[in-house]
Amino acid sequence: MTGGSSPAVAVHGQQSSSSRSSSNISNISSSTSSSRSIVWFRRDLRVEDNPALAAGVRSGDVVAVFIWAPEEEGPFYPGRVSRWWLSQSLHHLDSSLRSLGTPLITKRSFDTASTLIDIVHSTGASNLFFNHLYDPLSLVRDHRLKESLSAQGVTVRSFNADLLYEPWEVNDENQCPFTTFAPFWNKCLSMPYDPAAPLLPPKRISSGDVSKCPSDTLVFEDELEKASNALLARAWSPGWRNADKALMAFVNGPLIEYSVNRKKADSATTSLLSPHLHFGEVSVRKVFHLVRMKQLVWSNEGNKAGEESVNLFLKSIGLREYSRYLSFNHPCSHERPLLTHLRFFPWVVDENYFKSWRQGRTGYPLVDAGMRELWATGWLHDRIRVVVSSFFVKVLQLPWRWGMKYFWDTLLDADLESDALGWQYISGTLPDGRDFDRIDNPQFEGYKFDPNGEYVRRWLPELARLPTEWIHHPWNAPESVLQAAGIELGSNYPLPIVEISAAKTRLQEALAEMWQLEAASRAVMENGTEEGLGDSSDVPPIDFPQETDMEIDRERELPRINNTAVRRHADQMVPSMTTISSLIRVEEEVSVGAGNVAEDSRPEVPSNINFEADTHREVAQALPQFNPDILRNALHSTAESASTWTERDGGLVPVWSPPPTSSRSEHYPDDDDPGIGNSGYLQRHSQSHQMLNWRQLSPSMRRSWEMESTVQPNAIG
DNA sequence: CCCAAGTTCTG
DNA sequence: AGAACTTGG
Repeated sequence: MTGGSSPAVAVHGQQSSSSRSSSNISNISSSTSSSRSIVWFRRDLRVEDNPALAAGVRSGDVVAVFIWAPEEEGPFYPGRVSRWWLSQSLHHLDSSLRSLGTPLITKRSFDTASTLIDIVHSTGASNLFFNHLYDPLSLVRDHRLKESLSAQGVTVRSFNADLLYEPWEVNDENQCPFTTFAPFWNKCLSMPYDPAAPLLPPKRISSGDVSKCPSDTLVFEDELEKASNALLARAWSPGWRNADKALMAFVNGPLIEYSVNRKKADSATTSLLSPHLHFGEVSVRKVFHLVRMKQLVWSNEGNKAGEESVNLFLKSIGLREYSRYLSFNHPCSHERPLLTHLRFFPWVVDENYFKSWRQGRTGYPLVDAGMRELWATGWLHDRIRVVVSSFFVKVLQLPWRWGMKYFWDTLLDADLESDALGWQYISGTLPDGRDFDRIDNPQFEGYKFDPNGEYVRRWLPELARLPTEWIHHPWNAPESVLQAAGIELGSNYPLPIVEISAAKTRLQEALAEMWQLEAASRAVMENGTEEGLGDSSDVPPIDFPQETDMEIDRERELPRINNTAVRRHADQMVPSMTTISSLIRVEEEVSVGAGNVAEDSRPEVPSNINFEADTHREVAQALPQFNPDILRNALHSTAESASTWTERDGGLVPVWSPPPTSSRSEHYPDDDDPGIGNSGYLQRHSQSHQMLNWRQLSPSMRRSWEMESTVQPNAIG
């Protein structure tokens, strides 16, 4: 790869006109008129407004490819429902592509890069086109891929298909990335140029020669999962045409009422577009332009509510944009609090709490109803997501990454960037997140979002006969009322596992402890003692910032790559975090209790609901293995009951192991067993996906990390 | 016109 | 929880 064409070009202070051309295809017309291109589909499963596909069609013959290499996702192996969606969507895409002239070639792989190279060779292609992704893994993988394929003489181009604006296009007046949402979104809405107009689907695709490049049959579900998945098809229709229908239905229907309806937990007044958007079945730019046109119309009609509805809906699109923006600028945001002092928060490490939450047996009806709905359907209204996750973090004080992982495994629209943003927001680990010491009371939220208790009754049949007056706080109901409703608290419906008032006290204590640890760590930092402090030395010391300072990611300290070069086409920009942060993960939390999950993860799904009880297998596969012994060893409080374990998360050693073949694994994840399912990936990427404890690092490594993570750029904020 | 109480919103 | 905003006396 020659110096001049580095694909990773930092563009800062560099402008709109060139950025703009990057997101449409006008700059590609100079490509030779009949070369053969691989169009690599990922989470852009559509033929409409797909810049990579359009580029391929323009430059000649097209080989359309999808590669299934889930092991590369490490702990974020897609959950069952998410895999179901993907399989449906791929079928849909394949038939669309076929009708245009070429099939979708599907490949099973354990190494995307080498599979792509094989495909290039077997098809004689000279170009590779794909659309950008912004999760940490893809940023690094795609960057490397670009380098290695370019070195082999393949022309690699990548495009923006997922965002209104690329992350590097949206900066504040000092050309620095925003650190809060509101100004970010205002800027997006007032950019000097509009998001690119959507491209039409190609009329016809000239197929490359795929005779030497047969498809693999991809398996996304096993027999047991099939039964559960069959029910999903009743409620959802994956695929880009269906996505388009859903969009139209929403825009011409519920959108206008969005601002008034959004409060109700129950109503189907949301767009239901998120899974479609996650897989790129519909283009956000199309959504944006369409919705904006509606707004113009309503605005002219003086329909204030309609106008406001569009603003609110667009804001949720904006949050999705922001999640990518955040992930791009802070590639660790899916696993580390962005507000550094929160790393010292003493999370409650209690698997029983976690289990009660998963099963919808916390004793708070709104929370429990939400968790049962999530399990049964893979779906939750955004409001309820906030309720259950806020309960998780603030009342149970479990580490948010556990909750995020569970969402990842169970949500139909599981999306790493969006979910990381959501959990960080709820956890108060963002500069503009909720106040950390704010505890929402599920009882009051219940009457707010579900005033008549219908939602609760639907998902908690055991409470169905309880009058509305008590539906959100059965623990206060008179015995006679409970009896009449057939409820025996503590037996067929639990008492609250944690009282709100107790949670408040505990939260205050935990916060005090957090500040103490933080201060101690700072002191250690200052006098250079390394080992004095036990656990708190596990967390990178920080130069204590103002409340709103974000974590300083490594890329800010490292020299920018090639600041001066002009970015060509739409080269994928890669934050320069690849070296250190992917080598080392300072882990705050242990992995979720998969052994536990595997054994007994199934909440009792209400029997009047038409969803079959699920099997635990997919959860077991999706979750990283966590051996409780490791946890116990790491904690000193063995004598106490599980529910009183609290320990700074940094003191625990998180280790991910390959998915088990059996549902139960006694196997210590950090020994050298290469394991089964994940072995390919873990072996090849041992540095980037081995989870290391801070203590395990060599002192010199540690020092360099500490130095880097404490440098304060003044540019932020 | 003011004040208090109530309501809504917060990414 | 707290600010900002609305409502009604």
